[in-house]
Amino acid sequence: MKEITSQQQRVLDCIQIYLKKTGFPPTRADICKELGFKSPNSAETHLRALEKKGFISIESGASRGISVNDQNNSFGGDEYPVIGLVAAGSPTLAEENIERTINCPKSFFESGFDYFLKVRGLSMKDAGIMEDDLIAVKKTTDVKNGDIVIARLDDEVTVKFFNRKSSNIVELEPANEDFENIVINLESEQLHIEGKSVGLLRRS
Amino acid sequence: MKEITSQQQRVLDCIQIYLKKTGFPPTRADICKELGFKSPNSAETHLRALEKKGFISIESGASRGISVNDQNNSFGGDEYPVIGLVAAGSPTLAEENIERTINCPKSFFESGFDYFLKVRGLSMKDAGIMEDDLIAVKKTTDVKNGDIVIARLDDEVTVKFFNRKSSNIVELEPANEDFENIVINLESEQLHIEGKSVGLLRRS
DNA sequence: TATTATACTGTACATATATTCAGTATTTTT
DNA sequence: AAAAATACTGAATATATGTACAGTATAATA
Repeated sequence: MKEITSQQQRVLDCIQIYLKKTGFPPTRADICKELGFKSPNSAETHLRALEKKGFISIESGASRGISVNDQNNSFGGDEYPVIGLVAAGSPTLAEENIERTINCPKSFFESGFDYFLKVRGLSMKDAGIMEDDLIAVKKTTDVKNGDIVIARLDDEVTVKFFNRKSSNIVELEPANEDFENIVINLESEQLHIEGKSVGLLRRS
Repeated sequence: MKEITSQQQRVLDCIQIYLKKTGFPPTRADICKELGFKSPNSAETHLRALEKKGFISIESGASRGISVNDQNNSFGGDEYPVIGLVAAGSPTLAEENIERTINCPKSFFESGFDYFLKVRGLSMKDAGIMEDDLIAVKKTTDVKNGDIVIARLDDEVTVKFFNRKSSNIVELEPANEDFENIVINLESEQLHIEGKSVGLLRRS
């Protein structure tokens, strides 16, 4: 993504504000009116520059055929799947069972995320994660000690604090006195990190 | 809002899907193409019916000038304020200090909500409410026993479980052993219910 | 029973709109 | 120093698009 000029930023802002106000994109003339340009070609050239730099897309020939590209679009959202999790049992992420989807802005959780995981059980209650909460999960294997990770051990999916003790030993720590740490020797057992928690959503 | 017919629902769905896919509303011809109509007037009459029933708005003369009215728009969002709360101290909702805003779909929390409240302290930790969590607050005085309420006592704002003991006695109960119940005699003390929690958002 | 709403096809047309071409001027990059 | 990008005005035009008019038919309502 190339650098945006201040005038191009004004045009981009104008498009987003117009979209939010009316529900549909502006015409070249609308942009001129908003920003004080006297020729529709002023808007046109700015639009083409914004398109070239990747900030917007323009559908050729279509009136008002402007769309703001996702990464620049603080408005608008996407459908994210909600995946169920049973604390101890068969369902794994492999047989991803999408209960439903939730419409949510892309940038809702800081580093982006891939899906919601519905929590079963209270093993993380002292971390403020309760039954039926939805954890925003980012798919990654890049996890640090202290991260809340979604891990798969055999066919069981679990949410725990991640703690690497040594190159071969990983501990998965619950946030509840009633549960025990899970110690995994990577030489003898398989541990698959599905991702990590980047947020939480509760609807009561 | 009058009843919608199945064909009109198809047209409304078509508009929303088109909007999501392209970022701008469809033309009459686009709707015809999607739904198999052979005359643009088929789309036109459906649009006018949807407008009359309040599901959409149409900007006269403007191409693609269709906007889906908010209450029917599961997509799109709004800016909601985030208000800071100090567990014990001066800031009240009266001097509403908006830290920032969050863009979030209107229907994100079931019964609708008015603002986010940033939590200070751990008095509700056993209810899964941690420091810096954002509580989705719906402004209402209609609260039941067991609801998590945002209450104002003198100049202090607090988040607690609501429990009406008798017509004059209300208890505000924390979810943390280290905190004590707050017993309020409505005859001698003033209790103002700002609203209740309808959800929670955590970004980590 | 008459009227209104729904649900279409098909044609026509004024205008809303994208887009091209011709200029001018300043700034930035090569 | 030349070329390219930025930042405009102004006019012209093909076409994309809303919208009105003329029909046909069925179901719901008064």
